[in-house]
Amino acid sequence: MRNRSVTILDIAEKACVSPATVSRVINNSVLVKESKRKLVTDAMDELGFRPNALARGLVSGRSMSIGVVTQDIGSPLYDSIAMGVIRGLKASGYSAILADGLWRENKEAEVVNTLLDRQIDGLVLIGGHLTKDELSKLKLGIPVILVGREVKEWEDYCISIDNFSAAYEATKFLIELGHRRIGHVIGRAGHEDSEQRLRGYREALANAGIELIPNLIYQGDFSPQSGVLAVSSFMERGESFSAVFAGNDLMAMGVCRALSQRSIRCPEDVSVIGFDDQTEAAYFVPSLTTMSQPSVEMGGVASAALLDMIAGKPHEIPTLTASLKVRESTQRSG
Amino acid sequence: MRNRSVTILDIAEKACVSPATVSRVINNSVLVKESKRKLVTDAMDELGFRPNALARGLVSGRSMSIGVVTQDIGSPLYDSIAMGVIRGLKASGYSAILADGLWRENKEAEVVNTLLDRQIDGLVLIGGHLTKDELSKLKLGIPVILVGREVKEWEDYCISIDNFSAAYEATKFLIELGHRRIGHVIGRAGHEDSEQRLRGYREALANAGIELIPNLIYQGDFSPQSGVLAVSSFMERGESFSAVFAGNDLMAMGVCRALSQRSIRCPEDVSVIGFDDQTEAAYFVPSLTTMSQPSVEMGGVASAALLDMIAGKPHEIPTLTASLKVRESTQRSG
DNA sequence: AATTGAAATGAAAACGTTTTCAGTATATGC
DNA sequence: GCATATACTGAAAACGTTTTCATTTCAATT
Repeated sequence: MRNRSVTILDIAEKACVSPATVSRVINNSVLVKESKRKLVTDAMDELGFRPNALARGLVSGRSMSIGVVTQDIGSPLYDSIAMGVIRGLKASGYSAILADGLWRENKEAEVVNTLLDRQIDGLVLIGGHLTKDELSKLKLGIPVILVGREVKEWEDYCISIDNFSAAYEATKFLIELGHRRIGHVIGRAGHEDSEQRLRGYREALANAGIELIPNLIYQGDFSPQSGVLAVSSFMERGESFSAVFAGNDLMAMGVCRALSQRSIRCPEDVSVIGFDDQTEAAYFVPSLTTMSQPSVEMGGVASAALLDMIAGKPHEIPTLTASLKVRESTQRSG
Repeated sequence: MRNRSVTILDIAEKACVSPATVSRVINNSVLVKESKRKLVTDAMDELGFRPNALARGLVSGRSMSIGVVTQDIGSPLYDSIAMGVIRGLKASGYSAILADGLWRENKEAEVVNTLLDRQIDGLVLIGGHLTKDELSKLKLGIPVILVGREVKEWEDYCISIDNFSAAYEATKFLIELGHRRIGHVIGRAGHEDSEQRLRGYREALANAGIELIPNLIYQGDFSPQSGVLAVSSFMERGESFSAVFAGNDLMAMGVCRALSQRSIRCPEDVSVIGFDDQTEAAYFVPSLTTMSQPSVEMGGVASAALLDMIAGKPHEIPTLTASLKVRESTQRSG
C-alpha cells in the first residue's frame, strides 16, 4: 500500500533539471534562475512533492525539531509552559517532540537521550531534577533552556521566577492582613520550587517576628488531595490557623475544599493563598488569591531564546516576575 | 563545537567486524555469534555509541515516531488525552511529536502535513474539524486514530464516548431531580461534541415533555468566562432557571462563579452539572456533579490501537462510556 | 573425506536529501 | 572582441544507518 512517494529525483526529471537545483528551489537559494524555478515549482505542485524531513535532517545536520521534556503532562503549570513553547515555535519551521519525565530522575536522563538520538536541534527542560553534573554528562552538544529551574552557573539558560521572593511576598501579604498563624502546604518533596517557596515562607515569618509552627507545615505533592490532607493534619494536631499559603493552586483548592467540608468559611474564617494562577483559580468559589506565574509567557520566552541560540544569535532572557493576584480567598484577619 | 559523533563505522572498526554486524547487534538480530556480539556491545559501551534515529528512519522506512495533533494545548480534556497517548507509548520505542491545530481548519491540515513530512508511522488526531474527505485528501498512508470524534465509515478508528447519550443522561438526571427550567451552555460553536451534547439536552427535555426555552441556551466556547456570560445572558433575558447543564467543567465553574457573585447559591438555588470531570471538578466548592469522560484512558486506548495497527496486528477499540459523578453541585429542586 | 545445509558474516547498494566542487553560461568592463 | 568576474547549474560525494545478496564458516550428514 505504501506507494513509494515522490522524491526530489522525480521532480528533477520532470522539470529537466538536476536534483541539486530542485534542492535549491526548496531551500529558497537565490542561485536559481526564475525560469527554472518556475519549472521546478510547477513540477512539485503537480506531483504533490513534500520533502522527506528525515533525509534533510540526516544530511544537513539540522533535524528541525526540538525536544521538550516536561515532568508531568497534565499538570496545569507545566502544560501551560509547554503550550507557550510549542506556540512559540510556530512559523519557525521547528516541531516539538514532547516527552514526559514522569518525575523520575533516571527516566529523565533516558528520555533526554532518546530525544538526542532523534538529533534534536535544541532542548527545553521544563522542571526536572537533573543536576548540572548529570546534564553535563549527557553530552548534549546542543542549546538547552531550562524552564522553572535555576541551575548555578547556567543562569543564562534558565527561565524561572524568583520563587523565594514570590513566596516571601505571598506570606508577607497574609501577615499584613493581620494573620499570625499561617499554615503552609509544601509542594512535591525534593522539588526545587517547593523548597524555595518554603524558604520564602519561613523568611517572611521570621522577618515579621512570627514564630514558625512546625505543625502548620505539611508536606504535600502539588495534588489537590494533598491540600485536603494538609487541613486534616493541621486539625489533628490541634493547631488553629487563620490562613494557609499553599505551594500551588491545586493544593489551595484542596485546602478550600477541606475547609468547606468542615464548615470553616473561606475567607471569613481562614484565608487561602495559592501559587501559579492557573486558569481555574479566577473562577473558583471563592476566587483564589494567588501568586501568578506567567507560565505561557515563560514557554514563549524559552522557545524564542532557544531559536536564537540555534541560529547562533545572541539570546536574551527577560526577567519574568510573579505577581500577586488578590482575589476573594483572602481577607483581613479577625 | 559539534564534534562528529561516533557512528556505526567506528564501532565496526573497534570491534573488528563489519558495519552490518553492528547493525544486527543493535537490532537484536539472532544471526550474530555470542562472541562477536560481546565485542560489539563492549565497543558501543566504551565509545558511548547511540544510533542516529534519522538515519535509521530514512533507510528502514520506520521513523519510530507518531504524530499527535491536539486542538488546544492547555485544554484540560485534551491535555489528559494527550497524556494518555504519550504514556501509552512508553516502552514501545515510539516518540510523540505533538502539534497544536489551534482550532483552525486550514492550520490543522498544514500541521498534519508537516508531521507527515517527518515520516511519522502513525497519527493520533485529538478533536479537530477535518472531514473524512479532507482527511482522505491528505493521503496519509499511515494508521490514524481519531480521539473525541466519530467519523462516518471510520468507526473502527474513532475513540469517543457517546456525547449525545451522556448529555441526555446528564439532563435527565436534572429532570429527575425535579428541575424544569434547565439552562444549557453550549461548548465551542461548530464543535461536534458540543452539538451532540446540545442534541442530548434537547432530546431529554422533549422526552420529558418539557418545553425548550431558547433564552436558556447560550453559545459558549468551553472557557470559564463563557460560563459567566451564560448566566448574565439568562438573567438579562429575565429567564428564571433552577439548573444549568454546562458543556464542560470550565464553563460549569464559570456558571458557579457568576451565580455566587449574584448571591445565588449552588446547589440550593441552582443546580449545576458539568462535563469531563477534570481534576479540579472534585475539589471545586461545591464539588461539581459532572459527566465523567475517561480521558486518560481514551488516550491510552488510542496509542494501544495505533501501535497494533502499525505492527500490522488487528486492533480493537473497547467501548468507553461516560459516567455521571454525582457530587455537591446538584440537588433536588424545591 | 566429501557433501550438505544452516548459521554467521561482510560488501555494497540502498534511503532522499544537501552540499561541495567544478564547471558552464551570462554579463561586465575595457 | 577579449578577459574577467558573476550568476547559474550539474555530478558526485556525503549523511549514518538497514538490508540484500553473496560468501564464508562450520557442524552434521553421508
